Amino acid sequence: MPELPEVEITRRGIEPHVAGRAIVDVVVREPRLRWPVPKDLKGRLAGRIVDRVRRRAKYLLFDCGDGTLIVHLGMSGSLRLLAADVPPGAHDHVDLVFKGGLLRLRDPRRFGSMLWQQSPAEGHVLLRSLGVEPLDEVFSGVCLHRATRGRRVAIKLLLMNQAVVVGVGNIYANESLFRAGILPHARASRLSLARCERLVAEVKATLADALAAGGSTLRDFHAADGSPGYFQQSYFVYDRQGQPCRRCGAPIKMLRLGQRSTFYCTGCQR
DNA sequence: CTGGTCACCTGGAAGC
DNA sequence: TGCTTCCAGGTGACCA
Repeated sequence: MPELPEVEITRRGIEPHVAGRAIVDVVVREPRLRWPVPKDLKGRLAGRIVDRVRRRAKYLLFDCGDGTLIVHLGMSGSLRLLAADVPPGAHDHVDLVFKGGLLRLRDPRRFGSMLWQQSPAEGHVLLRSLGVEPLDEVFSGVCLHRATRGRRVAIKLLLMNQAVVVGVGNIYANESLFRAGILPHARASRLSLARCERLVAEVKATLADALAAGGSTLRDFHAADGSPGYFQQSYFVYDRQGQPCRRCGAPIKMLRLGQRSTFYCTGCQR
């Protein structure tokens, strides 16, 4: 599933094609996503203009007048811009139809969601307790250091905790920790301020690099126009267990943290 | 409050 | 070939 870079690449691909345009129809073929697609979604959206498309954490927010369509892509979701006559495939659950084209949600695993929230969108319960945006300047070494005090969890799990900092998922947590030289299972509470500063810098740099590469394309992710991302070609550790570290040559190790595969180099990370 | 585990769902790859 | 098992980018719910 998409982490912040993939969601942001999706947003950038979609926004110029839908902002300022009217939704003329909504087709829901399968409402059983993570939460049911609201029965009245078509009634809410049809005839409305999409003012803009924003991103908050891994959520896409389609502001439409006095309400917002909230979309989360889960593990396997994607949004694509298509011609109006393209027939839907097996997991194409929802279409937003515009004049001359449509925006189609595909999500094989159905962990994604499509919800409606009256303004302000941030009032939605799913958005209320989100942490800071990683690319925002308020996400600093001091900020992370404060969040780690008294926390005995592995630093990787804290990085992936959306109540602390948003948008960082399994791939980018692994990559950022490698680049910062920090072991993923290090206890958060034991990180010095200097190491928090370094980690924050590497989280920002990793996400920026992934954005510049168009995100990561593993199984399901493609940009809104169908083009793939290339960041997976530059992974230092993710999914590379047993292969030589690109920096020191030692074999990449794997362990499980919070039921997620975790990759690291014992030569480069302490 | 914190931290740990489970569940949701489908498809692809690996193992026998 | 076919069946079984494991794994996958997320995250809310539930437990001690």
